[in-house]
Amino acid sequence: MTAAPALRPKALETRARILEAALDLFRERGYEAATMRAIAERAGVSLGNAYYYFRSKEHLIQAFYGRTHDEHRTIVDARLDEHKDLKARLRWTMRTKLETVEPYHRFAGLLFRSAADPLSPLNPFSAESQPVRREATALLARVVEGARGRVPADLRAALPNLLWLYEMGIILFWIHDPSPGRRRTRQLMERSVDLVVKLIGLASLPFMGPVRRAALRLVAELSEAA
Amino acid sequence: MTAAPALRPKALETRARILEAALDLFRERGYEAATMRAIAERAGVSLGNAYYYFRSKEHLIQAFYGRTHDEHRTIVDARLDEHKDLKARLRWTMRTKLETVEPYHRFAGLLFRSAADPLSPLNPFSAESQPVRREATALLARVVEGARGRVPADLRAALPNLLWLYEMGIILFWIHDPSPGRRRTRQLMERSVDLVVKLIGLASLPFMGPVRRAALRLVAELSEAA
DNA sequence: GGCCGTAGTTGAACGTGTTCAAAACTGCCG
DNA sequence: CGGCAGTTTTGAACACGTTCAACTACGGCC
Repeated sequence: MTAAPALRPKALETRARILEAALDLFRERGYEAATMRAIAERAGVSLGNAYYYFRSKEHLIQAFYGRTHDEHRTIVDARLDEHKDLKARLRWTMRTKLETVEPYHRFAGLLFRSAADPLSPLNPFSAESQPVRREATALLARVVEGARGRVPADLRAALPNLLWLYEMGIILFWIHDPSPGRRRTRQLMERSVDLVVKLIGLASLPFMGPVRRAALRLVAELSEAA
Repeated sequence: MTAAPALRPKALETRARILEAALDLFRERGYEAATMRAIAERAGVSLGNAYYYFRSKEHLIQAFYGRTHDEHRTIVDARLDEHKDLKARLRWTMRTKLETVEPYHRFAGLLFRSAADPLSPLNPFSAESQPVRREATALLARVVEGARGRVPADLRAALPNLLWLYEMGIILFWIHDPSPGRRRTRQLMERSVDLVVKLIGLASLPFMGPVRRAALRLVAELSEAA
């Protein structure tokens, strides 16, 4: 992922030290203030060395994506099956997601600054993001699979990707949210989970077939293009 | 808009020269290659002087937003009322939008790089973007107003904002679209306009009242927060 | 006309992300 | 042990966006 052709143990440790220093500084000072020079210094390493392990500052952040996702997955899986219907499962997933990323809110705004840049590795649709994206949709697939209630097969198949987009949307709001403790985001999340589940119910009605298929075809094209 | 307390004629001309040079360079070389130094040089002006008129490179781009919007509005208005139903009006609007921005595709990717950055003036939700955003939704309001067919009042009122979000989505896709002449975007646009109008029809059905209101309330909160 | 304050303009300087040629280190083969 | 090919590390250098103290040119007032 980071062009790593079998690093020696010592190199691995250096790499880890740099990543750790970066995450610390991101958390403490935000994205801009965490300069590559500061990161290198805290890691006890030269500037150029940081670039030996991470092609750019943004690649360093790619590692952050992976880190928080892993953390999230662990927490979700631990108690996912205590929740039976889709609404409860989705709510549990989204709630823990917000808790997982919360410590990084200060720097997340600038972290995600490149989210819309097609050339940036940070773009959620970019090749570099693919592994994390795959895992995230896999998690959402599990959320859907285990839920009771019947959903048409075509919609069910597309749901992980759709829910991932929904998750991205919530995160986008979270980034912008200036309210204390991100109260508004949590509120928005609770209500929108409700609505999303309601819409899934609606789209599952028999006479919705044609519109649903048209919508799904469009979505399929979209994700194929990315 | 650009903190301009009554510029003298000569100053106005300098400002215009800088903006013109910037737009030229953006078109010719893309965003990154159009350095502030190059812009200043082409405008026959010192580097510092460019910053006297535009607080930052991104503010320079804000002017681009305004420029293309004005152009778009003129084209749309010229023939908007030849189209009677909502689908035709919306399609006409979106089609001309894509044509208007097409010359800038090369640099648009990096132009919109900060679209997701809450602190950037380029963020469509930012205070700096408000004037353009207002005008854009006003245009979409005209698109909706003049259309025949009945749409519930609550939905009708929210439609300009919703359609603006839809437009942003299409633009986002356009930015990423590597297909020749942005063929895929045009295709996506045609189909999604269809779907959007269908969905508006669906949401207008009597028994959709509760869900529609829940959805609109959510959207209202969203835009209030921004 | 001469002066003064403001509008307009300059370019050197700063800190940033990033690159690169060269140095230092490491493990291995003779 | 001696050298050699890799891997790892270094820090100077580059171009960029941005800032700022200093300079110049203009327009109104006495």
